[in-house]
Amino acid sequence: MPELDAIDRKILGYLQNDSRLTMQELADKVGLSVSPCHRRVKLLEERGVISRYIATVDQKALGLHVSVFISIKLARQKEEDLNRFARAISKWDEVLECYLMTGNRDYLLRVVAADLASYETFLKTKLTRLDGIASIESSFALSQVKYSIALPV
Amino acid sequence: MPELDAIDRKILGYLQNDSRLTMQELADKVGLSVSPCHRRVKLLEERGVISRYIATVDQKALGLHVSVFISIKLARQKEEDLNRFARAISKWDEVLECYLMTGNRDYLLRVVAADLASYETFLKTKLTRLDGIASIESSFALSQVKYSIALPV
DNA sequence: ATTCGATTGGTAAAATATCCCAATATCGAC
DNA sequence: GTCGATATTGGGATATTTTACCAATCGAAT
Repeated sequence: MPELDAIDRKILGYLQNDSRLTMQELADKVGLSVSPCHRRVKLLEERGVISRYIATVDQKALGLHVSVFISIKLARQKEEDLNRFARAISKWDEVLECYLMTGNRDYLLRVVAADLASYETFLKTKLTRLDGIASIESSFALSQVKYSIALPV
Repeated sequence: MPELDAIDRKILGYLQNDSRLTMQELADKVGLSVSPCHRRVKLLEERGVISRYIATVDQKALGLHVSVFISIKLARQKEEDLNRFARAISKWDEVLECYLMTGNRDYLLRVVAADLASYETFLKTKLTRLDGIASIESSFALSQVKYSIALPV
């Protein structure tokens, strides 16, 4: 796995903020001509450094006014239990993020919903129906102060 | 603000997962021809429903092995204090997400770093130097079970 | 200096986005 | 139902952009 040089990191920095830049614009920004810039981008894609290209959608425009962080403890923490939980979580579109945590909770989830009623539906029909959950604690977000997908390069 | 119909939502669903689909491919998937599909996409962009197009980068490939959730309480919660905190946070690339929360903490942050040492540097040179912070509590993520940018449509 | 390997830059062809206009569908009023 | 007005669709021409090829350049080791 070859290292990322300064130009690669510049490319990643720009594409993380706007993937619709043309190769010409990107090349200008990083100080290359189109050809080598293009090859570098393709290489970054092939190596999996760039994993995908996506559109980001405004949460409010979709009417998703509720963001919730959920702390979860499992009854048991054997690998099999963790895997079963991970598989279930992964299927649900409402769950945007899930982390296995250190400390006194096992998982931290970020979930979005249209309103409190639909969040309650998510809890009742999905999350609380999972086996092996010892406790669930919801914390609500009043507002999103910052949300970025761009990793520091 | 016109409502999003079923086709709009389909478009958003596909573009949230792969914005490199050609108009032809996208049009086929949603059951339109290229022209109306293209116009709908442009409209979604103009209305701000689609906010941006970005490349997602592999966190491991960048050597960012540490993900931390930080709970923060401020000494005071006047609007001015909140704004000052928000402004500071927004400048720092290490902070990917920040939410104003209900309950007994004020903010929840998600921060990434290369390793524990650089996380410590972030804490010492940035976060703890802010005025008006009453308490900071870090929880570390052992692994990312799910991470999605795609909102449910 | 010279050679080898890797990276670069220009160019041309292919793929794609974008715009215009006619045709079609949708909705409300009668 | 029928008509008319409005919004939406589809096809085709044009402009942009991506992509592949090849010669030129750069860098390092000898």
